[in-house]
Amino acid sequence: MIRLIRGFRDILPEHTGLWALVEGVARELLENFGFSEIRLPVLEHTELFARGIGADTDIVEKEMYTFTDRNGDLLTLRPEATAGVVRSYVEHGFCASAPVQKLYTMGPMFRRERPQRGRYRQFYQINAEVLGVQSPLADAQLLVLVHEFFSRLGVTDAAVHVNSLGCPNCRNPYKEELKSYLAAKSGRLCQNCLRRKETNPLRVLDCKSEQCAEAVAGAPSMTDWLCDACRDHFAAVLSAAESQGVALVLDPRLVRGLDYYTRTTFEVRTSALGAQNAVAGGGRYDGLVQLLGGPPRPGIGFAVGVDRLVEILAAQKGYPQKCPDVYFACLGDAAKKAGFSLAAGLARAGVAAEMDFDGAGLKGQMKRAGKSGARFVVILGEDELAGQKAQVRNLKTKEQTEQPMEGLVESLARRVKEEKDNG
RNA sequence: GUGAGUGUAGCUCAGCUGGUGGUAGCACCGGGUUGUGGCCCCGGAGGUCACGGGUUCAAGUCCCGUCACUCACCCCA
Repeated sequence: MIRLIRGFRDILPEHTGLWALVEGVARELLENFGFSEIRLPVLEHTELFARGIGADTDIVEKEMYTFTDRNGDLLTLRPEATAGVVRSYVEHGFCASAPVQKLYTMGPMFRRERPQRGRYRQFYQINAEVLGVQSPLADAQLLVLVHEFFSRLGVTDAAVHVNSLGCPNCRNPYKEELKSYLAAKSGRLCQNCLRRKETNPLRVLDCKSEQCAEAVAGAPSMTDWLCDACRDHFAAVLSAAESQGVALVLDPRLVRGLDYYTRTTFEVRTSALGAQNAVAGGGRYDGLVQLLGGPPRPGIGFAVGVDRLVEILAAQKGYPQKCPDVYFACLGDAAKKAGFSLAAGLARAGVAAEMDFDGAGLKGQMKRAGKSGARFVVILGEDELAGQKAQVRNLKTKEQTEQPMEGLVESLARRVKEEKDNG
């Protein structure tokens, strides 16, 4: 038997309904907030990610699916979407012709990490990016959008954590301050943090080890080191988002792994997922467009981890069940043909209709009809064909009536609609 | 990449200190009802006990290796 590649998975029909629901809510909301869809390739030149994400991040160092194409090009399956969106923005000249772009995209990303709960090697993200806007209202709009998205889906324990990482002007002095603080505490840091305090001191702030958390409790906070411009920006983001009822958790320990983040950074967390508690994350990346060969243009965006979100929703509410409105149980070849044509007519009329193709007995077909969750069964056999009347049975109420086959599509469509209106 | 735990029917799992694979539950198929579902009753089908080696008279059970899954670390959505 040929099996799945490790870390990859099939999303089976019983689950795709929830995926479609999540994507549908996202799409509608994003469109209403003025975003336009952009569809991008899954494969890009490796250099895009090496430059965009940062050559010495873990993603680029050891987690990318990278291979050499037949002509020698070094290609990579995208580990995240932002770099590709920005590449497209620059490549198509939007920087000059239409610098303000609000874009969204959804699809698979790839990272070669060790799989565990909520983490797969092919995973799905919904991404939204605002390019060319400096205003804190852009940051706030994304927070409002994210908040609305989760509440519309009914995720109960999602909390939006937010922080500002400042700009290079204020972050670099802060980093130095933090480094010297950490140096003084180095005796109490865990192995990882001893290494990290040099390479990526901000990361020490959100180390999960208890001793590090204690050691870092009195550490200087980035928000105290923000320059005037960054401080004003952050304050404006918070007040605009809060004016729309978005509950924010100010979290000076919130740090993001990717090099390109500046200023506003945020993450949606939930307790429902074990160690993988982030279900969405994002932030401002004012240097990225330029880093990828464009003129200086600000940007901000976020990504929702769809795999994780679906898992949370499934745990809270289960997967929605899909059932046909009408199920045809037909006995004999002539009745099969009649049922085939009626089922097709109903499907064309917008009614979910299913028929039993096989020649099982009536009992078997009724059983399958019941199992399918259909509201109505239409029974067609020799007697019905002879009289040109079908038996229509409501599986919930057990009412069964005879209906003329003439006009059956219309009458069934009407009854289905009534049933649905009555709940 | 590191650590720990699991691997028996399509799914969930029994299987004791080694001694013939479970009338186990769910799901599936058929029958009880020549043409009426869910409940009930009866029957059926389904397995290289993850794979490979070793110990033994004898291995699902013990040992080693491989692979996969799970959880966690690392990192991240």
